[in-house]
Amino acid sequence: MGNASLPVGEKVDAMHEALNAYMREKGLRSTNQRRLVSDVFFRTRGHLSIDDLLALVRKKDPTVGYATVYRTLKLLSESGLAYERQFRDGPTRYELAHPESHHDHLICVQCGRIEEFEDQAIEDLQEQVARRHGFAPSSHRHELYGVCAGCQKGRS
Amino acid sequence: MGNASLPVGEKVDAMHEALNAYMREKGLRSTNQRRLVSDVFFRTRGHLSIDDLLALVRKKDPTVGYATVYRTLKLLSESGLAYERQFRDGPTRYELAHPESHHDHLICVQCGRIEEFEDQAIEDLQEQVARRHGFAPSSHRHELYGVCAGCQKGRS
DNA sequence: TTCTATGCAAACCATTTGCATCCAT
DNA sequence: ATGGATGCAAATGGTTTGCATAGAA
Repeated sequence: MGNASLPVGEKVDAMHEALNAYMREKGLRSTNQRRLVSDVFFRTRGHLSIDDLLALVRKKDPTVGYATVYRTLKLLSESGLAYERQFRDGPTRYELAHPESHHDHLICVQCGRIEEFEDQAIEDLQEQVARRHGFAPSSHRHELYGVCAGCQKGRS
Repeated sequence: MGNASLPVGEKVDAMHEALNAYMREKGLRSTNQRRLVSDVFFRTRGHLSIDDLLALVRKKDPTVGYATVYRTLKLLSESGLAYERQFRDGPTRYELAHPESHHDHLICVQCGRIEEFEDQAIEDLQEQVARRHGFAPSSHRHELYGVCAGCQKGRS
């Protein structure tokens, strides 16, 4: 599975590396804020809103502004290190890119928990649907909403 | 195929009927605006934004306000006669409910064309994915983005 | 008459941008 | 010293709501 077993620290280093390469290529600058915001993002798993990430970042530097987090996440998306996700409600969320494996999401309508799933059979069928309609497919959005196991057991 | 072959006029009448029943039940009032907005909606196929529908309505009565269309579409959704759709960009769109058959969407990223698809195999697989994750599924969103046949041929 | 519906304008809220200043190069 | 980056505040854009008035029951 590629570098799936690299120690976390090395993964984070590799991501900083990739970001630096992208910024160099584009003539962008490496600033304290960009390093901090991206570092916190790289080390946090999950699907974070801008406010989520801003709160984490401000624990280390309370002077960072909302717009900087916003712009840094845009930068991470453009460079391929983050995915932007728009679920049914709430703000845009960002997750670390896993370029090796495409996945979609299950969202709990009660507690907001987000799980990921991968299903090649569905991917293949999608492809067929697109072809049947004469579409050249470029991307898709597939979200399943329901009540997660935990919420069904009563713990909300 | 149920009443799929009913003349259009009868379908529209049936929808007005259903709306009236819903309003009566909820103690809501039948107004000129509601009748006009819902009538135009019932007679127009496609995926309409509030502005789309407002423009059509104002051809018949230029005094109708945006908020009335907004609130009438909410009412139609609540009563089950319309579905609310949030595609990737742009405003919320509304389509006539077809309660007999669930469908999802293909959206052209170039011209915005929206087509519908139905695929029971995908529905079944989704169900299995949810079960595998311990979710009690309630709904989903499945959108395929790509370039439609027309745009591929060069007519944009 | 009573109380909901309408239309307008304003509030909302997440997102995006303009701009003076800061700072990496 | 240059020109991109930051933080603030303001603009944006779709959605939603408060309120005075109109109108259905």
